[in-house]
Amino acid sequence: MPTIREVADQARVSVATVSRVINKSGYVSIDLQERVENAMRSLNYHPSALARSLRRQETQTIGVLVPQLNHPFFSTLAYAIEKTLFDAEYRAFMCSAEEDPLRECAYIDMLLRQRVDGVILVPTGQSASNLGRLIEQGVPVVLVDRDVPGFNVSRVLCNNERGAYEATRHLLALGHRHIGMIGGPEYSPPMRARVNGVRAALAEAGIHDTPQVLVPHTLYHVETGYNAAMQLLKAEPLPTAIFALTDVMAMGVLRAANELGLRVPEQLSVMGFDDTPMAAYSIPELTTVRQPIFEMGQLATRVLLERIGHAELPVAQYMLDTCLIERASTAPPA
Amino acid sequence: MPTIREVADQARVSVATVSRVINKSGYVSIDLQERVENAMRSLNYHPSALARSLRRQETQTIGVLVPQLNHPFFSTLAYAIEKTLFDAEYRAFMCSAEEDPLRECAYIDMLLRQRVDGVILVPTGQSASNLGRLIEQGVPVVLVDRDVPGFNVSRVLCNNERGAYEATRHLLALGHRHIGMIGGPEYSPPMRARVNGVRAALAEAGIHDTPQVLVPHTLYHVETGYNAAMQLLKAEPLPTAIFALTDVMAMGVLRAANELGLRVPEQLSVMGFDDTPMAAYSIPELTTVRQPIFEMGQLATRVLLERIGHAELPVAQYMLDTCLIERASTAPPA
DNA sequence: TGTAATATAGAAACGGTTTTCAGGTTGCGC
DNA sequence: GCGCAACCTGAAAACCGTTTCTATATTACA
Repeated sequence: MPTIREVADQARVSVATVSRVINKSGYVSIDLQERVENAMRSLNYHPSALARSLRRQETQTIGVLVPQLNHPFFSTLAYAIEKTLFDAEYRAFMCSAEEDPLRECAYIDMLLRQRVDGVILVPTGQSASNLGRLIEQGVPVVLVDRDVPGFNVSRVLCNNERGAYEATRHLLALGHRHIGMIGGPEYSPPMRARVNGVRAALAEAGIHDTPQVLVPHTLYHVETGYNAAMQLLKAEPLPTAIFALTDVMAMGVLRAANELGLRVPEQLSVMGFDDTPMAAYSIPELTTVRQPIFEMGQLATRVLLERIGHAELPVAQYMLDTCLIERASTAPPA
Repeated sequence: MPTIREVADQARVSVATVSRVINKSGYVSIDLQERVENAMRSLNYHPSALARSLRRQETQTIGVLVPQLNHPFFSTLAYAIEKTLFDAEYRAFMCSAEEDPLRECAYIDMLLRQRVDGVILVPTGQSASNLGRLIEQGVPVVLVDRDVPGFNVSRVLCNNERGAYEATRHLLALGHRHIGMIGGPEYSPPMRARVNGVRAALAEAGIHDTPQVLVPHTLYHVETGYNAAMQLLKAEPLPTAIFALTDVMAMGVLRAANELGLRVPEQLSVMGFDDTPMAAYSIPELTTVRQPIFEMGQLATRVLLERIGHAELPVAQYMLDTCLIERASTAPPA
């Protein structure tokens, strides 16, 4: 690959002039500019981002760490982040931690070696030490979706507790009293918040013994929701509604109901959480709690880019609202 | 961030010795090694990948260009690629071209500037010139899913024509004679191959006037399949089966049938293509043509990594087989 | 004529790593 | 105890694109 020196030789100018042309800095006459541009074209020259980054001490590169890349929620988040970064002329190292803290740790080491200008992190499990290492090194970080308490760091989160609370109130308002819940892993703060929201709403209604299944992880398996629903739909008394705390799991609930011959929503109401793209097209269409996934990714990216080069700015913390989306999978109990 | 020089000073050795410890190259005595390792730990040292890459003229970095990141097919592909790269200690610049050749072009320039060691490309539209620029620069490339003819380049493709042919034969064997087809954009070679496969099977059965809709792009919109199905299900005679050439579109067909009160598969058979994770959990479960998505990503990554540093090796070309997955969305016509 | 703005080149410095070379020290066989 | 090989270490140069500093030179205009 040609270097700036070869371009300079070909255009019969100094490297300083080529640099000025590339960066549109300083004074360059029209004809030298053209000669340089012609030389760059004819040599097929592409300035080395490596050398530039080394000299400038910034890479225009961001690390994006999500728990799982082929997941309807996180792939949409990653998509939003990548799109926003591209528009700002930043690049993304995309990392799929697979809900594995050790893997997350290896990724963070990698990102530090790559000298990324910042990190967008959806933490996995015990991430406090991983997050601590980033902050210690002075790398700007934004937490998205999942919080890690105790750090002075930017955050873009959703009000999961309130979303789950209101969704449960919706089921209660429809007349449901036997509401099954399928929750997620303990290590996920949004999951804990949702569980709390559900319990708070039920407790207000005087209901304290909810049938529930808490699955150990949220890796993309519709099966998880299916199995949990099968368990709930065997118990007595049969729940008249099931609140699955992710859409992916709700899909499994729909399947389970279908197999057991339970009509949704006539015999069983099903509620999801997230409003992933598929939720609007399930059969029946899923009533769910919408998280503004794309906006979360976009906002997190903007928050991060604002902080890069402005470490003196205070951290930005956002708690976005969810929104109940009533579709066809919920109805009053029979 | 600390430099190798600071580590050397702290450990009272030369930078060369620190480098030898980091890279486990050459001779280093036990006690110097320990001194260096302690210094690295206490300084929280992370070797600069920038400086290393600049010197070594290799970055251990791959560009991954897919048409759309938040798509069940491509996000699974990206996931498989990222996972395989991580295991080989490579990193991924993830790029979502959004089916836009201009954007793809901008990404390729970026990847050239970043001096990626190779590119995994799912081309978008008129990609011949973009692909040509990569090859001209001597960057190893693997094409995945979509072919661009006329280049001496590695490929990991699926036998789309045969897959579609066999799926259509399956519908014919069930007794269907009025089979609607929902195809994809002209620019996508797999789509053209699938359309050809369907037509070949129908022609063999003496059927030449298939009702069909060819949508202009495959950006992730279940809606596309929904609208196309609505169009097909208004025509006379009503098709007894619809073959949607992607699962995402097939989901839209299921929705449309549901809204029109058509029972699947009793009154309408629906067939998809891809076997994305959701296909096994739709209602009813979708009969589809399985592409080994994960294996494609894995294989493409391995093929690329083998070629990096071994430009003398011949290109590797794979044509993987599809597999018909019979589930519950197809049956003999009423 | 003087001053300011414009225009260009040469050379040095920067950043972290790796390699080369050159000079050391052991250890072992004979 | 000599020679040779293996082991160990450091100094210095090289890698590459950008920036910056200095040094000229030209043009424009007051």
